[in-house]
Amino acid sequence: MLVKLLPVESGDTLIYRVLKAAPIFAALSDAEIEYLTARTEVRTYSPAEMLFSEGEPCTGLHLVATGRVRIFKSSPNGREQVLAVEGPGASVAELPVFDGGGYPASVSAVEETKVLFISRQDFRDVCLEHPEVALKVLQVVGGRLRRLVGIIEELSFTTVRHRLISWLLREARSVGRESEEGLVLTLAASHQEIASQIGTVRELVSRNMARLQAQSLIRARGSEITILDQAGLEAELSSVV
Amino acid sequence: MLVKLLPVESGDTLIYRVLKAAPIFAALSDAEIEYLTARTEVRTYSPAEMLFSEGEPCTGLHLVATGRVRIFKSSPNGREQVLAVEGPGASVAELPVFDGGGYPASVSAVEETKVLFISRQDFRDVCLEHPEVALKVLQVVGGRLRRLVGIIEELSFTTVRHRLISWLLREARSVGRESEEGLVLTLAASHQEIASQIGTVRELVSRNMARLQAQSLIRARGSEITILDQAGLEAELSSVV
DNA sequence: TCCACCTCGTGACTTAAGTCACTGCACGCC
DNA sequence: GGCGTGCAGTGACTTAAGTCACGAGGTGGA
Repeated sequence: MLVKLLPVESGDTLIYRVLKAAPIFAALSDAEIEYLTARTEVRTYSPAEMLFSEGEPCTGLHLVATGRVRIFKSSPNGREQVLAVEGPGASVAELPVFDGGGYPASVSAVEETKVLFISRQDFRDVCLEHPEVALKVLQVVGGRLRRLVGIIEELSFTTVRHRLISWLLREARSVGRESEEGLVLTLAASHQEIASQIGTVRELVSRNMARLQAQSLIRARGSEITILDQAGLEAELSSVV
Repeated sequence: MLVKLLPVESGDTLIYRVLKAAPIFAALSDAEIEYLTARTEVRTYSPAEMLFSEGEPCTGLHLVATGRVRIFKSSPNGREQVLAVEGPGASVAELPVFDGGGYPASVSAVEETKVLFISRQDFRDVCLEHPEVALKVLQVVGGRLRRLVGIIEELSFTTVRHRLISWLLREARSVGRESEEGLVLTLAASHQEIASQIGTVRELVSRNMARLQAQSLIRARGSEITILDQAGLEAELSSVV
């Protein structure tokens, strides 16, 4: 991890631009952003490098500037369950800043990633002075909580096949491109990573992928996946059983 | 559901006492509590009655005064997954108040329960005027988030047996009483309810309970459960399969 | 008192999930 | 070119989870 302590100029640095654009700080004036800029640290991580591990004491707020990070829990026998993948503008670990406990999960960089770090005290001060920031944090946390509830729902009510389909559709909608055969998706994640995200193991992802292909619902050519029958897949998600 | 609109006197009503004692409003002065008291509604629910259902628009904050409520998701095929059971002093649905969305889960009363209801606008106003309240909400929400992450962890890494053991120990620690044979616990929940809390079905709770008894780890006499070998149970929780 | 209703226990079975082991392939590197 | 390494596919198997069906107690009304 690389730490850059002070920005050379504060007018147009990466820090300033990211803070300014972060939804969480929308309520702050330019002067206040400048103030925060001076007290923010940039950290650079290489792919798979850990930002922090579950249980460590929480020292401050992390804000993704560029790249992506994954938030996950890991089990003693080596399995991982991904809770979220966050990209630029997203804040990570807003909550432990307030409740004083350690980090509830671990976070690592997916790719080359730059993260802004604001100390716990600075962030709390900002929230106390600007209640709108606190409300915004609550809003962000609301979304996070909803996603966690969604994961619980999927884990306790659905099958691996169901979760894989729902993962594929979500992914296709967010990064897929149209073609005359259907949405085309280039997988950035390995089967292992998909497995961690949907709460299962590599082999089952592989098998279910093969089965979806055998049923002509998708076509997989290496890391290129074409959603051949989006309606059919969606139907399966909503059907009971 | 029974709604009582205005308290007769505000000096020592149930409402005032509950608001005053609620951790979430610890930062408010007496005058402010009085103010809120006048704008709070008491709602009374009978066992199993719904406070609201998942997806409904969120109209305000609920604060449990007496009794208990359960927060849960339900699946199309009738299964339920309990996310939390909250007793007096706890707030419910703090978050949707802020992010504008509908309720992420349903809530019903476990037993005869009185709930204070504060409108969305009133609560937001209080948070804006008293940032400490917002920080307190963040702290409460932090705890909630941790518990959700815990559920996800259990669901994706552990077996039904493991979850049942962990449920029993948690329950025993919170409401169990000592005896020379070990902690004794009187079950308030049916097997069906336990199943919903640990994410499985009635039959598996029944079977696993029987198996724990056969192994002399617990003894069940009707709704009386004795933890015979606490150490043994705990060991199983931490052992890697 | 008897019936309706709910909860529990359990046997027998089906199926989803996970494990193990091995193969083949592609890519990058010396 | 050859080799190591990581990822993907798959067969064979084990085991946990869930389903279905049924019978036994218990409780509380009518």
